[in-house]
Amino acid sequence: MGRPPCCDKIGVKKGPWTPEEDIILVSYIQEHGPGNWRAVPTNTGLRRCSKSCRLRWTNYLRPGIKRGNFTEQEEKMIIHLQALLGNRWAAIASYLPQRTDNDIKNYWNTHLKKKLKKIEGQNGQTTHSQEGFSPNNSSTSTSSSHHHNPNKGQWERRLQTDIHLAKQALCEALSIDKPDLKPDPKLTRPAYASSADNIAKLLENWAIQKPNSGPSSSSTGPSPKSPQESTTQNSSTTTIHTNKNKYDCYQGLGSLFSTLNTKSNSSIGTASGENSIEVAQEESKPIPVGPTTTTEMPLSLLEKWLFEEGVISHDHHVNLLDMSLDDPSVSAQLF
DNA sequence: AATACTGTCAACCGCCCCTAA
DNA sequence: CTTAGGGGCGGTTGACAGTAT
Repeated sequence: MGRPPCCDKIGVKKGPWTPEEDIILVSYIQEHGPGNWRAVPTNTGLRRCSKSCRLRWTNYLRPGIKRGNFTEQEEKMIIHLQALLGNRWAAIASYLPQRTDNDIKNYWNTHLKKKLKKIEGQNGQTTHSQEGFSPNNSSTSTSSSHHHNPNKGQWERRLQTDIHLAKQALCEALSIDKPDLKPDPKLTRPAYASSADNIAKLLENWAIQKPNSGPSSSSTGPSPKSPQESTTQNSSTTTIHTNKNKYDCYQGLGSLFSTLNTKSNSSIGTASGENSIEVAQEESKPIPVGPTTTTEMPLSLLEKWLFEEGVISHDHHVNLLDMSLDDPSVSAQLF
């Protein structure tokens, strides 16, 4: 028979996460590593569904996440990747380190769609961007969110297609914006980006200021407004550009991280602990983390693989970042 | 100043695939 | 082989913030 039931839906809390809940979740993952989400509510006492915990972690708390302020480069990549992959945000996110699928999806829906429409209107032409376009016309959503496995058959092929297509998109996007283009270390896709300290930033000082702002009881079931209300201290602004109050309340978890770091060997999110996350990842066995982490492999690896597959020649690898689709030889390789 | 409208985004929902039992 | 839960994904919603009237 199957497994025991997931999460009893009775008494499961919904709505915005409180700082307290976040801290509980983060500290639990700190110790046990991500994964086995079903156990998280039970072991932490969080009255949250396991899915909710996973989502909160992967989309918000996970170190290495960059939020807001999409660069032009990122925009272009998203546009191109969306045109090629369709609304498969997880696949797209796997090519944008530091960005979550949810973030990209939101950004697409709120900014890029309009932008493209505008551009289309101006040019009187259709761009390659087609909403909802999916080359494979498939409703599945698993492809690039999984490790590639030579024996996986169907979706392994699809993954290859994805990578091929994404590669094209990348080349195209990169070629558009050469001046900006350096061999950006970000594009080498670290397991977690340097924004591990982003969380620390978000949480910085929260612990200190918390006593002043009575919402500490919010874990007992605040009104939907409470997360914001609880955070209206005039603390320094973070790099996050929206919902500042919301984010302010997290200032200070950096110190929590530090504390936790001394407790366990793994170290998430110490303001300077850029690589520390990887340690945490290695130590925590249930690796499957989130959409953007499970498949994160350095582009160089991807490229290697592609080269082995003969998708792209080594000659072009050298100039990958410089090549343009205007170059007939490159186009020939790609299309 | 008050109200209406619009934009943003965190979180939820429901579906699908994989896999443990 | 069958069943059902876990996890991942894309779509959608609703609350809040900002802007316009």
